[in-house]
Amino acid sequence: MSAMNELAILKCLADETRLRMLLLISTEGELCVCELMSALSEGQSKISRHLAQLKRSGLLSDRRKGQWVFYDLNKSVPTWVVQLLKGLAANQPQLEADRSRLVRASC
Amino acid sequence: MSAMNELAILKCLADETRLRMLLLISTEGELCVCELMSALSEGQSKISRHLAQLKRSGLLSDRRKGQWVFYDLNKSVPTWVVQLLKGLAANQPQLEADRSRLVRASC
DNA sequence: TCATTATATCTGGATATCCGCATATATGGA
DNA sequence: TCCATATATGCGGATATCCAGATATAATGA
Repeated sequence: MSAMNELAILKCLADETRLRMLLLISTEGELCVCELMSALSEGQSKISRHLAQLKRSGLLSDRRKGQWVFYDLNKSVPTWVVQLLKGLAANQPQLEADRSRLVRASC
Repeated sequence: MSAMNELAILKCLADETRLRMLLLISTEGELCVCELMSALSEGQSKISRHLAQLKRSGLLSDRRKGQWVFYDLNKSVPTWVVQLLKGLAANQPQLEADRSRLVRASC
């Protein structure tokens, strides 16, 4: 993972849906698909497709728990990505709105 | 500029040509179009078009000096962008190759 | 003024990306 | 086993992005 292409990571970050999910997960910890759907007010296929891409790129890891699948930041994400997400999380009104919509599922 | 959309900046960074130019300029200082052409081994219209986009996005500033136009990092680029470029510049073999091809023009 | 060099931009065309809808798969409980 | 819920993915279609080649603009010097 640490050998992964920086450009591919940047391409992952350069999409609104994926960036919002990454910021949410990096500040809230692992989240499942339906929680992300509520926070972003987006449909299931859109959320799921972008999560799959983030997992393929190595940025997220997934873990099944019953019917639900939780996604979390991969532990081996390069330092510059973690720093970047931290820098972006500050003063991000969009992130606050997403967090306020986040409904912790019964899972 | 500091109010500029983070997503738009990330989209600018998520292109190989633009990222290579930004890394070169941030480590070498201002460069003109023909110097960037030599360093990246790319055609003039490609280099010029991406520079225009980087200028429009506020990441680069330009300055004409005779026949040449020099591009430099905008002074008001957000801190997280500067930090990101610094983080990316480390251990980037592509950047070393670009620097070695860079021919300082007679300008 | 004319030719040369440097840079910017227009114009299609090719490719990549994103999306919604439909469908497939997986799990848990009745 | 059958059904409901959660998630993943195949399939077009729409849109965005990228590119090379041609042309336009700007500055310099003869």
